[in-house]
Amino acid sequence: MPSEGKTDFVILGLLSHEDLTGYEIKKRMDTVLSYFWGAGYGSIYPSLNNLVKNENATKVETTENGRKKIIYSITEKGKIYLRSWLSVPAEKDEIRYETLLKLFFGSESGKDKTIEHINNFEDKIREQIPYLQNSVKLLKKIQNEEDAHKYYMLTAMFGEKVYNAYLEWCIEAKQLLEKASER
Amino acid sequence: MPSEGKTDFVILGLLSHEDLTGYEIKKRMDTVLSYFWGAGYGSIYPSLNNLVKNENATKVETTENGRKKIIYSITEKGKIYLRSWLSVPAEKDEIRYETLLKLFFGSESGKDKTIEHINNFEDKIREQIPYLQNSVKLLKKIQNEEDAHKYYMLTAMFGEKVYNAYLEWCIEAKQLLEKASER
DNA sequence: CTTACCATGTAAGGCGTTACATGATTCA
DNA sequence: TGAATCATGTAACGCCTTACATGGTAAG
Repeated sequence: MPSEGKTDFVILGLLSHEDLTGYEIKKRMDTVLSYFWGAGYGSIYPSLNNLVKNENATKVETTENGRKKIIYSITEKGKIYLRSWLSVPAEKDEIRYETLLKLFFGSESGKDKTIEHINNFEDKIREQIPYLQNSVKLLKKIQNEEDAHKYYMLTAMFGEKVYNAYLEWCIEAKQLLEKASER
Repeated sequence: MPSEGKTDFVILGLLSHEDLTGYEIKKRMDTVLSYFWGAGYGSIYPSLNNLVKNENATKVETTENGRKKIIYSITEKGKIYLRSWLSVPAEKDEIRYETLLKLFFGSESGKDKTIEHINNFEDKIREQIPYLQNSVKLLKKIQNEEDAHKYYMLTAMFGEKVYNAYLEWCIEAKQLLEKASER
């Protein structure tokens, strides 16, 4: 009954594909999940403990060339728990774009500042796109090797498409601002 | 110094355009801001009190045909505070799409369930699109009447473009899933 | 030798969501 | 008369973010 938070499920989802350490989970968050989810160590480690306490995961401490690791695995109970969540419709899809907020109130700060915000946004997006494109390309190739790849690809395709839409918008928005100030 | 939270700034931004009651602010959140921001009464009213306490806004209680209202206005200090935030680059643009999460782990729940999630997502998007298109159309017409309209339009264009990208992805994703299971 | 990366965690505080509570007016 | 909408708020709880704390290894 406890913990309506999604972090538990995200981690359980990752563990359903492979055993991982907390550190590796964080890396997944920052790469493959980054364009639609995120979590820091401050959420991950407590959640991992919670998962073990509730027997949704087990942990094994190992030592790999002098470096100690704690490797987590999903249990049968955890799989059932994960599937029960997966079978329920998503309740909340939300965007919190500070950039858009700052744009919305752009008349208070002026054209130049607004363009600065757009450029900022654009730079971040452009950084991500090559990574997404590579993912899609790679996953397309291997989509039939393992069922899971197909689903990863779906989300990568989402990221690619949306980020490209962002870019198009950046261009149009800047044109519009420049044109309006020409008059 | 207190309250790094963005809610204060969103409200201040809304108040920079027009005087509003808490109830009206909530409506703005649920309509024009809905595709990139959100806040409930539980955030709005406390924030409004905070704003008044810090002299970033003032309140006037009125009675309109027996119904009492509290109308909030931005102060000079509030405008400066707002502009100072507006002039700083956005730190955080984030998406939290539960739908995408459920897709990512789709191999655990199967094709049909995944398509259900996509349809769900698609329905919500389709509902919003006409509203966004109307906004863009209307704002294009009146963009020169007031400076602020131009900026509203920019964000509405963003919403329209992104939502259309979502839709395209929904179609493609479903095709891909169906095709893969045909073999 | 020092920087980057691997690796694990805790604690406090902040913020937001949810549920609860109340009451008037308008429209069908 | 009942539903929808207008209107304002509080309280608790939960979650996440941030900052802090520590230490080993690999590579240049």
